[in-house]
Amino acid sequence: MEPEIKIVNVVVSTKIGDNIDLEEVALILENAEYEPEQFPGLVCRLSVPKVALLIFRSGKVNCTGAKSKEEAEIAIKKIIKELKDAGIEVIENPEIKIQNMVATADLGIEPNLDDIALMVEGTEYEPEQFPGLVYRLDDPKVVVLIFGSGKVVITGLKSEEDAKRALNKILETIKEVQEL
Amino acid sequence: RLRKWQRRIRVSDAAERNLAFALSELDRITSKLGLPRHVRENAAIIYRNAVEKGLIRGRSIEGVVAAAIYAACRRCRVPRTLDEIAEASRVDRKEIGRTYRFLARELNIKLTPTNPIDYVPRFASELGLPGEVESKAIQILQQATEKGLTSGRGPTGVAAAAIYIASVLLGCRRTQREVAEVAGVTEVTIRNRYKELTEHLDIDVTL
DNA sequence: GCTTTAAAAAGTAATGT
DNA sequence: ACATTACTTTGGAAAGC
Repeated sequence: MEPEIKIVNVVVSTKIGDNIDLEEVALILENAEYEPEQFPGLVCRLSVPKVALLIFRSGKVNCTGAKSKEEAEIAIKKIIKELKDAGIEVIENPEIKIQNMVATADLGIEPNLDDIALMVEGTEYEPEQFPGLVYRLDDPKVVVLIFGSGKVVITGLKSEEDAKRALNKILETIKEVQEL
Repeated sequence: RLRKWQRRIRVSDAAERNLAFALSELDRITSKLGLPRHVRENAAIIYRNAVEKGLIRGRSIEGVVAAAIYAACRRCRVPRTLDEIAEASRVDRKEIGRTYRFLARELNIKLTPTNPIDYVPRFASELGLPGEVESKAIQILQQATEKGLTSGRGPTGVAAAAIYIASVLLGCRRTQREVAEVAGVTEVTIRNRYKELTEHLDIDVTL
């Protein structure tokens, strides 16, 4: 059995309009925060699905916190409808692009982080600063955080398939390290 | 011609001024931390290498100096924590850590994670503990390392717990508060590591 | 580089009972 | 001595400083 991979966060971007008046949007959407002095984007939190949306004057939108691309799509459709109902010009079916995904998994073994750091290129292990070992893979181009418990976090993902490939690579290199 | 000549003088002037500033900062911080001469010289070499490779661009001189000192301390096995160096310099720990990683990568400085044992002599002497306690603490840490009890934990916390245990075992007890103070960790951390070490290494600490 | 958003891992920290 | 909350690390986009 392969380790179970759980997607815990999906970051997506899209464009829902042009020259959006964020002051106006802030009044339309209830859980909206807009403080241009602090950040140029408007922050909107939804409870279902539980995500946070960043809306910019350019009409570009980021959605974070979703567990899948579909969930992010539902969230974006929701705010599009609300803005449309309020009379704001919006793009109805915008193209949605996955920018990043975060996944967790359990290797099922307790790796020796010191040995991995010593023998594997592209690793950083500074327990004084963080308990996990940072491993940057070239293909797929992702970053894996490996912990002494065997739990791992994979980020920088563009697809679930990459998570599987990354996990298999990690398991392979750890086995090699254990043998040497 | 003359312009080019003048520009060269200006550039070398600036470079000299920067180097002089960097070295004076290096002196100031290393003496503030009470670091031995060989560590200071090692840090100076690291800094010069960084300058030669043009690694200072986009970074503050002080940040690179602080990171060079941090790296030199570890390489010479007389580690200082990022917090200690951040306090002695006027650079925050985040930037020192980031710059250190950058220097390590670009200058091919390969350092293994700080060994908790390297902190023992300094912490023990600051606590006025005898050599026997130091040896006992080191022995505990060696066993702990073999059993993987140091992996992922902060080196200072594990070292502090080992010293605390050793001091109790050899009858020159220091309180958790005293040990926590010199190690720069909280008593909660010492307690957590203490539990782990005594349980997994079958150490009887009866008070 | 920074600012803001979300989420996980494990360790450490600050506060509170 | 506990618990709770919060911060460390990683990735990416957005617009502006």
